[in-house]
Amino acid sequence: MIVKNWPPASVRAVGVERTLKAGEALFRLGSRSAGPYEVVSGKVRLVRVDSAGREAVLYVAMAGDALAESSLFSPNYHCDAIASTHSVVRLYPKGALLAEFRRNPQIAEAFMAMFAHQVMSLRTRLQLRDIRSARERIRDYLTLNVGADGRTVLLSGTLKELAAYLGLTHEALYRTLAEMASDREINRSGKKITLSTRRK
Amino acid sequence: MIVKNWPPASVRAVGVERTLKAGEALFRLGSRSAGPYEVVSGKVRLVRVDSAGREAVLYVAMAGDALAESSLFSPNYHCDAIASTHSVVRLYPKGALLAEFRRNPQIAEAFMAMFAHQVMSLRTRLQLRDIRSARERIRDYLTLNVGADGRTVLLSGTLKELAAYLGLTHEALYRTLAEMASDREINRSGKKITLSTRRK
DNA sequence: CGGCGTTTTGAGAGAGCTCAACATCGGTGG
DNA sequence: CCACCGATGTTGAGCTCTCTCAAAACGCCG
Repeated sequence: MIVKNWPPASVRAVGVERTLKAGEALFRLGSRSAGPYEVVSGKVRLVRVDSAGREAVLYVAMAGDALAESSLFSPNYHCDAIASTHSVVRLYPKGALLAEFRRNPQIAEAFMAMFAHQVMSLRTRLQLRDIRSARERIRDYLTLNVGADGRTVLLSGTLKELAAYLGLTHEALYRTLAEMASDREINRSGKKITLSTRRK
Repeated sequence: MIVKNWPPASVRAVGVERTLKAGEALFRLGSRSAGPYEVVSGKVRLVRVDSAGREAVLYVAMAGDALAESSLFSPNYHCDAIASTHSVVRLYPKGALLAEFRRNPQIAEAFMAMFAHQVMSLRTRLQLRDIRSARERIRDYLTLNVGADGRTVLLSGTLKELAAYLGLTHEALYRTLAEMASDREINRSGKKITLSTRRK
């Protein structure tokens, strides 16, 4: 979801698919790392378990997401990966990837660019979460995502998805959008939101 | 703060320092990108401004943080960078960096590894923010940061810093830690927190 | 037409935020 | 050596805002 076209075509070929039943482990903490994966379908969670048996979630990878990218540079995995539902994953063997990088610096650069973009977008998202007020948070999100005209935002997914992205309940999002509209701060028409140019 | 030893020694040499007064812009949206920066001292914020003049913060870089990493792969900057206080920054010209990558694939790999780790740690942090309850959030943080023995966490900074990292007010953090201690869920002694092995 | 997921609005409760006071600790200078 | 100072750490009380639970309207697809 974060980044599309993850593997360039030239490396996609080396991918190896594997099927997981719900609850099945893809790898465990400490096991030798084969390389990063891509979730083709289903849902895989990365977790760490403490000595009291409590499970803390690091990340939930959905269809299209990459997972364990940094296993490229590490001899073993540093957490457990467990399929939450019946899932299909694709392994990109790290040897093949690294060899490809050395052979073709362009590919390496493209990968680095992808990581750099992910870092930026994650930092931006985190910054958003530091804003307590729902209204401010939504306002900032809109400002950050305006199109070329500087005041129109085109929503890509559903509002529920946006709510999850923003870290709000969907109810809070609906309500706040409604308020902002009735205050003339924004204008809604379908999947398009336009910010009012008049300042507060 | 996120990652130390950012530039490998061999590229640190090419850095160029610059001083900024409070409020001074380092670069503007659309201006030609020279390369990524490191904040040596002070505080620089990356912001985007909408047509109504509202400023939304993408990221706040403190001393030691890198900023505009992805300018390496982009012809121009995609936001404004403004010094919040009197600051010193160091520019790493992108031409020099990219050349170094091609000359020395090891350096390129090290950079990629650093990005990959940042992505992981940011995703983990974001996942933490999805947990509403302060107590659960703290519990997860502790579980994710236990030392080799699987049940002891050594706090690196102040509790206030931890509160900011977790997205809680420091009061909420103090109180919840106190509660957890009185419930015998954790044990505190100075900068060390030990999780109780007994499960809930 | 019938079902399922999204969107929307209502009402209530609780968790964390805010404001405030005080304790504690480390450093600094007289 | 002690008084002072600032920052961190701690606890109290009240309040707001968002979450939670609920129900209904809407839109889409078979």
